[in-house]
Amino acid sequence: MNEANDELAFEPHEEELLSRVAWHYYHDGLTQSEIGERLNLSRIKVSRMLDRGRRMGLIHVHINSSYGGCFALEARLQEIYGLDEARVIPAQETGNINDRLAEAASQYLMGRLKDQEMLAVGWGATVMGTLQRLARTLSYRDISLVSLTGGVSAYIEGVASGRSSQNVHLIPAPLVVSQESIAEAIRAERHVVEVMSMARTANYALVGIGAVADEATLIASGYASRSQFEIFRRQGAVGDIIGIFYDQNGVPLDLPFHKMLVGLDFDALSAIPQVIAAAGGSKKVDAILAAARGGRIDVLITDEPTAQAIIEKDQA
Amino acid sequence: MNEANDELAFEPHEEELLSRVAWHYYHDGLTQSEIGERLNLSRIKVSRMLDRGRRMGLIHVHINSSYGGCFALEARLQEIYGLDEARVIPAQETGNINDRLAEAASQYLMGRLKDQEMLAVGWGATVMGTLQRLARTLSYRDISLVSLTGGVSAYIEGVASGRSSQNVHLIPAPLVVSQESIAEAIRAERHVVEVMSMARTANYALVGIGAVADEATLIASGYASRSQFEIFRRQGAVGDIIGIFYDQNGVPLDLPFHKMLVGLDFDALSAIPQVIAAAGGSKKVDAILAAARGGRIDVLITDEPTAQAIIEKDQA
DNA sequence: GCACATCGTGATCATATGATCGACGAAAAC
DNA sequence: GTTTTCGTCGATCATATGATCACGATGTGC
Repeated sequence: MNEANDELAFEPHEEELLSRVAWHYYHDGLTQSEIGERLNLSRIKVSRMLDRGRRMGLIHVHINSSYGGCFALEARLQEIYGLDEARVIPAQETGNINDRLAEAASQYLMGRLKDQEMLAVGWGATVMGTLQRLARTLSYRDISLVSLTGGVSAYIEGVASGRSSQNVHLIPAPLVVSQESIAEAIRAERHVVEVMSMARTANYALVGIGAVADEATLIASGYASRSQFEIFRRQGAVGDIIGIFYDQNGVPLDLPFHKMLVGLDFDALSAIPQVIAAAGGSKKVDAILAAARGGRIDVLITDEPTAQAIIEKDQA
Repeated sequence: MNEANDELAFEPHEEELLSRVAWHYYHDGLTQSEIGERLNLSRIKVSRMLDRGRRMGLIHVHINSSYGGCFALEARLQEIYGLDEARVIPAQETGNINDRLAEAASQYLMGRLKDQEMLAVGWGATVMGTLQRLARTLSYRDISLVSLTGGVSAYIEGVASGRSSQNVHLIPAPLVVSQESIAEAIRAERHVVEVMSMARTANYALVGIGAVADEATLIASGYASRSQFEIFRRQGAVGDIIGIFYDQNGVPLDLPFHKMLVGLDFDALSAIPQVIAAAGGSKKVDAILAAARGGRIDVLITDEPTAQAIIEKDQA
């Protein structure tokens, strides 16, 4: 106070002045002009000092929240895999991870869906949870739903109840049938063809990512067996999206199983403007990593430990 | 004055949005309009969210402490009084000095508190302000709070609201009672004994330093009278920490008042690994000087003119 | 039912901020 | 010695920001 305000003929240490300025600016809420008057500096100089302080890392902004650490991961995921967007939710011991992912996915979609758009949906527990949370938004915004594969009717119908049915278009078939010929026949059905071509026009696709593990929903729901999974794994499968298994680079494998699926293929899926995947958990790390690598998805919604593991694994 | 009526808790996903906005603004350097476009918010709403985030302590600006503050004074204070650390904030005529000290104290503690540690807190306006700013960090890092004395419930409860109460341990009594026998009885209460012994295990103690002046918070809040203060002063008191008055060498006096306190004594306080005091203002120079001389504190957070005055006075 | 307070919202506008540019001076190169 | 180069400075101006206002939705009490 004594000499500090008087002529600063010789600079008191640069850093000291700088942090003094920063303190006044960020903690006291003074404007740059006020600081300038007080310390006999031109306003513009104060501005430059603050800029330098920020660039030099002297001024550090901390976000005091469990979300804070997630954003850095999001940025890296987006950058590494060229995603349109990544969402990472904070680690949390308690609570079902699928519920939390579904919550995040529905939030994301709510912010993104515009009136009268069309959402194509795939298969899986997280997708179901997301749709349940979205139900209101869907009818309110007059969003059409269309299925990417067979086998979704079971859970979509619950969501769609109370809505005018004309906005919900389901492929009236199971996800997988027992023979290639049957699958071909179903795919040739007029109604099936119609729904599938409608799905190609959707604005967004919402899909889950499955791990090649015994806990997979595909096994639990009887669409595949453990021994089949074992074979897939030997062939290099690390995960699946809408029933299609892919290798560690996200390239779809050539499996007989795929011929028995009723649903869109990867080319058709990729043609949808934005493919949104919600998945997490340690079992799914490889599956998500491969899908991201292969460019199978545009938006990834996952959780913090999984995101961390994906990035670490990728760099190894 | 700061009103404590700010909500401390966010709506579930409001915190995410707020954090995201803050991240884009401070880390990515996006403008508020850009953030608005990206997240489908009006520019003005983004502005308000940032404001709210700052007020509620979600966003914290940290000025790298190795340069921060007033170098020379900090170094001298540390050296003269053997402090672990001194923080001196720049002079500022306008603005409430307690708020600015509280800001500095909370910043110091944020950088220091580790997960699951325990913070013991004393009495006073600055302590209260610090706790308000720390509230988010405390719950986020799972910090336990414990009181060093009675009489803190009034303001701690505001801070602790929304947190699981098991992490906050208050001495359920006033700071001072009217008779020694009552104080003894209270100190013997099982619950009081428990809390006090817990306080002894804290990692840090955060205390204010009171001057022996008519403006003292002790007088304002009715715990002591002016005439009592006059008597204390005649006995050589220059200041108090957690209600205990000491002379110009920081040695506690033998006052009847002390026998009526409900709280830890100086020996117990000193046993806590780091005692952090935040205090400033011309009235408190003697009190702070004596506390520093007597080794009552390990960390001092004060303001520039006060630090200057302390050093000058000591050399006289 | 109505009036009323309260809150959240976006529009408007004054102010704060930072990008750009030319001027100046010091140090280095010629 | 001159010239060049570089960096710093402040003036100017476009833009970003936040204060204020007015409106509409919501809830409350009479």
